[in-house]
Amino acid sequence: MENSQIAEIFEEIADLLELRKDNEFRIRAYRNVAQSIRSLSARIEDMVEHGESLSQISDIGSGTAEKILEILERGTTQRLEDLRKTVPKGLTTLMRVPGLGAKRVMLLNQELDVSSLEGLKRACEAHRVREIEGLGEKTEEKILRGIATLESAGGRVLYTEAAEQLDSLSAHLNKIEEIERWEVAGSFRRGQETIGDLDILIRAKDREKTSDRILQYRPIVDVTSRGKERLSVRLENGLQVDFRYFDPPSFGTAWLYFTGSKAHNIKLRRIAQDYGWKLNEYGLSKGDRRLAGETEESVYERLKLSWIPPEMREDAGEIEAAREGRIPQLVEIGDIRGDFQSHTIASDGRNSIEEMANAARKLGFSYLAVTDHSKRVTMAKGLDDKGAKKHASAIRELSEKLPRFWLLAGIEVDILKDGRLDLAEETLESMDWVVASVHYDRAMTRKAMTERVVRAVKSGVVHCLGHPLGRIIGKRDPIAVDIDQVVEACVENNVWIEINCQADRLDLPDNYCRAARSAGARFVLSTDAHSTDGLRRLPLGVMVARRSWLTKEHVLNTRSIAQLKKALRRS
DNA sequence: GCCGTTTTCGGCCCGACTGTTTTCAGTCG
Repeated sequence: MENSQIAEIFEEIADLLELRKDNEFRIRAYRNVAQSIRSLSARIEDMVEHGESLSQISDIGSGTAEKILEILERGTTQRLEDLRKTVPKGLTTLMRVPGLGAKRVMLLNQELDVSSLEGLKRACEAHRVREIEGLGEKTEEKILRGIATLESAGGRVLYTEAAEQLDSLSAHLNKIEEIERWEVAGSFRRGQETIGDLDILIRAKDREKTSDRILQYRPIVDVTSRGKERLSVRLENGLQVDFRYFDPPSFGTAWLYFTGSKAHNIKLRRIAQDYGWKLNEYGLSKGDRRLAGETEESVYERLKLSWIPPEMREDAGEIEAAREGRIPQLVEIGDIRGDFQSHTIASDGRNSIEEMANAARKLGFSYLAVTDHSKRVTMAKGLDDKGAKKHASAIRELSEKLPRFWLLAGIEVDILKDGRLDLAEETLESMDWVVASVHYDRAMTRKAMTERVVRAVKSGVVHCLGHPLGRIIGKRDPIAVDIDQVVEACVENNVWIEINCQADRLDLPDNYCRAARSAGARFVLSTDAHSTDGLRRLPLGVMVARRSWLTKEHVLNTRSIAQLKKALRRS
């Protein structure tokens, strides 16, 4: 069972308790448990298997630890089952409608006997909601909009989609003279793989005028709220954007506060409290006296912490690291010199070797690995031994003509069902760069899949394990594999682990990368480009790397050609 | 229900906005 599934169970318990008007701190404790499990870098099931104690995880006490064991064994916990019996089915779904919390859901259920999205929609359309005391016409409309949002977007969008929206929005913001400064915060700034909404901080001469000008932005379809401090809108693609106004003295604390994560903020607040101070979005203060607030750095410094890069702010040990001066020098896009997976018209790519090489050089790369598919991947016209060798020759021939640039003759070889590789050992040995990936037969037991991948890693001819989990965000679940064992095999056999930069892959994901890093793993960033455009994706991988606490040393793409040749020398 | 350099009890983040109400509850981040 995956951490996210376990987290959902605790989230549901919290929802049910809230509907029952249970103790608010107990409810919060359950939500903290869910959050804590989600941000964990290790798999809970593996931890239990390895005999590690669960109560060492923050927010998880002995009671919760017991429930987790029960969940792993039975797939559920008695606590949840008992609670479900006391609350009408479907009410937890209603709580996900924006604008509805436990109290209103309960009220709607009691007054109108509503317990499904469909039923709630009908009640709104029949104007029965406005008849309830405390609710009105506007609430009814808001609920209908909320249901529509829930049904269409379902919440989060890929990072790249948010980035596109922000690009276009920033052009609009930059034209507004009243705006003196604006910055993006939230999960976008932390580089999360999916984004729930965009948070934008604004310093402006005239807030009213600025809001008016912002609302001229054409893609805005709905204004959720508008006040002196905040303007919330929804764009036509469903993305919510929150604009918040701040003045210079508090801009730093506001940026910190709205960048989050929530868990990181709470911990900072506790530290401030320990000093007898107060930290909120308006500043760090002692009584009426202001201690810091203009910049993020000033706040961290006052709390005796070094500045923490936004990508690390998840309360995953970064605060302790900052206190001890152990914040790593994270890898940056400027450190990256090349790319380790790309495809051409030889298999399923759209451009020739030459076009890919030229595009890579234009982007400033020093090297590019051309790694077309092997024969098993028939729908991509994968290469057999003969084809692969011929392709390698063509790659090398072109490479020799290119000054100060190396085209690595490579292959993305398929890991077959039994863990053997799809091409002859001799063919693979002749390659400069071999990426091995699972594409087919994904439905296997965890044990069999682990053995399969580990066997490939141990083959002695593989340089890199490609997209290790094989997930597509929001579309395809990861393969069932013991990633700890796979990482261990990679470390022992000097196999690099890929961070695939495709926007909906980002695989290996950051939480697993962080654990793999601790286990001694080394990584490569790969665009997995199937066209010249795809080569532009490396920043996405850098984002994942930074969220995984990786430095230049951990990432092979930071090496020069000479260093790379040395690192790849076959023994 | 969790947590502890205020440690086994007594706290637990808190301010903005909306809608509905006439002083505030509910929701959100």
